[in-house]
Amino acid sequence: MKVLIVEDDRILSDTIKQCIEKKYNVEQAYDGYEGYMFAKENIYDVIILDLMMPEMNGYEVLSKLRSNQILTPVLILTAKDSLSDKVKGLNSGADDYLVKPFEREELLARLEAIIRRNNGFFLNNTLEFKGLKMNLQNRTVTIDGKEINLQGKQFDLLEYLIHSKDTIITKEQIFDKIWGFDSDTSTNVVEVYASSLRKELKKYGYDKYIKTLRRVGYILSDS
Amino acid sequence: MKVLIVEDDRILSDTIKQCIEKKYNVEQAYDGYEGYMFAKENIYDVIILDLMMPEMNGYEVLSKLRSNQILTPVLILTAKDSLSDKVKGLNSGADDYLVKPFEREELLARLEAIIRRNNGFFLNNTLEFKGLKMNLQNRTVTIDGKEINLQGKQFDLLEYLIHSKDTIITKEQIFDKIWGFDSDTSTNVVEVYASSLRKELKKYGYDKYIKTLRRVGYILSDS
DNA sequence: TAATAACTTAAAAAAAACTTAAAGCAGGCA
DNA sequence: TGCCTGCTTTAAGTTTTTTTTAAGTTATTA
Repeated sequence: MKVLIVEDDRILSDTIKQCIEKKYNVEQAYDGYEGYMFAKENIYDVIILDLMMPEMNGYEVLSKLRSNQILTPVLILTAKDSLSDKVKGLNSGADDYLVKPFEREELLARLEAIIRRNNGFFLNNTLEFKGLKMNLQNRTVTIDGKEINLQGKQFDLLEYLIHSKDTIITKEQIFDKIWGFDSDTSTNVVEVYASSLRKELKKYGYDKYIKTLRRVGYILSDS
Repeated sequence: MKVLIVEDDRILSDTIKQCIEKKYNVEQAYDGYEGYMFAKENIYDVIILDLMMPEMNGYEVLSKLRSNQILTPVLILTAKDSLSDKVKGLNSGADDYLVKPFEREELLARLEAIIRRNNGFFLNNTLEFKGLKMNLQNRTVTIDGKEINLQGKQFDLLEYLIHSKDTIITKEQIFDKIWGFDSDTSTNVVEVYASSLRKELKKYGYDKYIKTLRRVGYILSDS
């Protein structure tokens, strides 16, 4: 297991290294630019990324990685614990968030969680539900091999549903996840997209798996 | 002209890069395994290969490449200048040898010599896609034998597309590859070149193979 | 059945991608 | 040097596609 620490404070970087070097093979980068260059090689299992750095900040590194199709899980590290930073980080594709200062145990726990969660999800990069396959890389969907076309937010919604299949998700959760909690769009869009997604899936008889739980939310389940 | 530097000492690697990046398009790998993977999957004009590396040493990389019919010229780089090492390197199929530390001038001279020497022998310098042939050596393109004219960046773009055919490449990947990730040009140039390349290829009915994946990127595919 | 929640639809707005043409720039040559 | 040539970049306008809004319809439940 290889971990890359991208942190400009060398003392903190070394501290983190000491925390985790028993269990992981650690490499260090000391600014955003260097971090990006290392991470681009795509050989790490997790990247621990500080937000505040000279040259290129954490957000920039992260969004640059994601737009270059490098999907290595990222644990964001920051001194700020304001909600907006959290959202910003998660929106740019981070997997988890840790606020400085933090406990050794918590760091280790989060790392393990990320690795566990991403095993088989991020790495193979596809989601499946009863013969319906979503390729997250190229955002295509097939049902029994036949390609179906879902536009941006339709795709996002289906992804979220499959990702949390058999558990109830509220409209607010969907909204926060796809539109961002600070979006000023009306939550009616969730219904609009639920509707259009069902309409599309109906052609293949898959609309029936998306159930509405009145006053609660939605659930995707195969019963 | 593309050069791959396979060197585990990052500082030295960057120094070499600085020496030659005026004249060559440089990529870096930081261990033998990675170097081998890069060399196997990409097309370089020369590989600069360090002998002493973790994971897989230079000899192993070289002989593995040669036994996989990858005949890219290799310039071996090493701190040792014992004769036996030289012989060993040249026996495993290296084209030249350079002893650390070395002068910038010498490095450049050797690179040029290798490239000159290999001009014409080098088999790995064409790309093909459905009857369209790209000669990377003299940067010409033919479709069913008929020559078509592509200017610099148009050529680069088509090369990258064919080179990654059937896989999606994002606009950012194209931008980073052709313009360099630190270029301050706007990414709209990618669209401009996609447009002009399609326009050129349209004369031969080849524009339809370049598909746009909205919010994702482009893909070259024959379906 | 009244009230509320969810659904559907289509038009308007916004965003993304495409195209074009002019301006910029560098290398070659008189 | 200064002009020409040809490629590259910029920027504005156009087209295409997606997203949002908003109003009307349908379904559910107390």
